[in-house]
Amino acid sequence: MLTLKRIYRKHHNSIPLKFLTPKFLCFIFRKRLLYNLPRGENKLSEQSKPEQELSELLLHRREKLKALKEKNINPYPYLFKRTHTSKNILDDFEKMESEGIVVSVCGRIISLRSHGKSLFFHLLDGEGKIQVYVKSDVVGEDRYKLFELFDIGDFIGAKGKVFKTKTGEKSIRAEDFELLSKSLHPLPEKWHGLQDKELRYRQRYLDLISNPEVKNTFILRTRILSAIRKFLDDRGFLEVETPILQPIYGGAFARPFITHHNALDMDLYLRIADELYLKRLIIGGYEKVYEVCKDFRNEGMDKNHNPEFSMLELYQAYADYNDIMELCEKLLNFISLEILKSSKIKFQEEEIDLSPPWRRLSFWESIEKFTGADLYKEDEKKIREFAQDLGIKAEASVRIGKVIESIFEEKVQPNLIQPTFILDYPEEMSPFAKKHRDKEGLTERFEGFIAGFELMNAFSELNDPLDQRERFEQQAKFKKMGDEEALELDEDFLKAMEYGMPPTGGVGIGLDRMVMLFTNSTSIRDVIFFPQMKKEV
RNA sequence: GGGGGUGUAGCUCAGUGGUAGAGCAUCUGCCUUUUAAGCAGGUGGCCGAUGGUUCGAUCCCAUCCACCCUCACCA
Repeated sequence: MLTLKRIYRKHHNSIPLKFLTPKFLCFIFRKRLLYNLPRGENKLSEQSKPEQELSELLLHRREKLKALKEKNINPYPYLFKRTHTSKNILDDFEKMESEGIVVSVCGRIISLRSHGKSLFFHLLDGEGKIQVYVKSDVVGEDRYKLFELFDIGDFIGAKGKVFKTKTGEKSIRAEDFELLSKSLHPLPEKWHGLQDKELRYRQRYLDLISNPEVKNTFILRTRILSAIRKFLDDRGFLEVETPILQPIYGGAFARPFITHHNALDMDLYLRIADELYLKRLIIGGYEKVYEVCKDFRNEGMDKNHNPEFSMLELYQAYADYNDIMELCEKLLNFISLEILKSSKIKFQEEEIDLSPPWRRLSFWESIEKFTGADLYKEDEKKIREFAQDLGIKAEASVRIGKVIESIFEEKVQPNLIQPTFILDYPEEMSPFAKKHRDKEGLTERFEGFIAGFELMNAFSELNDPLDQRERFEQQAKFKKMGDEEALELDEDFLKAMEYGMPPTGGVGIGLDRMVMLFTNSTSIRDVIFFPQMKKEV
């Protein structure tokens, strides 16, 4: 005997009369025939669904909403006078209890346990949660019955004195309460929280409601930003804003997002870095500037890359990369002390000590340290051979700069767990860095590594306009050879530099990665509220 | 782009080539200090989509979609 569903599936275009039982008709009617939908398109968006299409769960809530309105209760009132937050009460409980203070709290109901003539619920507010106890004979039987129309997820305000329950939980004995907003969807289960990563990213608000540690991660993110601003502002840095829409993109190697300005009828790029604009400000006479910025790079995504991400870029006139190094190690240590009250942080299995000074290794030294080979001053052929011995692609078609970079990434970078500055990179890898004052073929550039990933990139900024022009021209060659990420020549920027730029040190710090480090997160998606996702089908 | 994994009730997850399972949530009933409340009884599923194999597919196969992991690419 086939089931009705299967018969339906088999004969959906010609249904034998004998199968048109009431239940079956109802099923068909609800699911498809009503809307004359083809197969596979029975999912109307929820908003366009008439009431009878809603699942039973959602229907119940709408009925309750209707019932509330019929009782002349506004399910969406305008305000609530709160006197205390959950945290206030938990912190000052003893005093409040002995003085018999009446408190008003508000928040979202996240659990509800009813026992006939009394009930308990937990209220989640911005700072935590607090339990409320409601007794029929205290609030009145009619008022008490309103709870039949309330659900987990609703916002509610409650007023009463604090007390401790038998099991010792600090609670509020409600004298009165008020619905503040009716929720029409059930919340995720309270015990396991919301686990489905896709739902957590797409509906981050649910993630924040059901997973408190996620909420905390983002609070830390904000506090990290505050600490950065405090640190830099106290040192006389000026926070500035520069264009996100740029006619020429530059300052880093990456493919850009392209957009179009209608009135000017011109294509614009979303910035891949702020560098060139901040340098214009240094040229303009500001001596210490920084920007906390969103940059956009049209490239692959993985747990370390989101197409839009946050950077801190700062520039200081009359400073070189040594000064910037000191500034950076102090900054990270300061942040750690501010938000974690310690210079030591736990990241995965590692304990990382951020106290300055950090280890400093020159680029070639680091390669020697971890491969045993001193390649500085070696010729290109020898380096390619060495790379190939390590199993790294190093044919003639691969630029030597990339080969060297690969050796570093493969053999050195994973070992840089404790904070380390790698300095003095080969010139070809660094078109915005000044040539090294002593070492031939190298630049005054450093990158900061922690826990095996790159956190910052800094230079004694190139301020020789003729040298800068040559570097741009070299990049143009790479571009011709097919390097899509090579730099575009920026005539306007060169002109600015020709007016004269003071000696300057600058750095870019990846903020998302920094937040990952401080919050022990392994994916960038866990530190960005709304990470980029594919469109839902 | 390659490889691997996942997709089943609102949520968290089992499971099977032959009528679809649990816990929580929800609904009904009982219960005035519970706390992952309990007890009893219900409701709720095109088993991600499309096609194939089969008497019969949620399960096997193919393709597609989304997500996760990994490699490659990528400052």
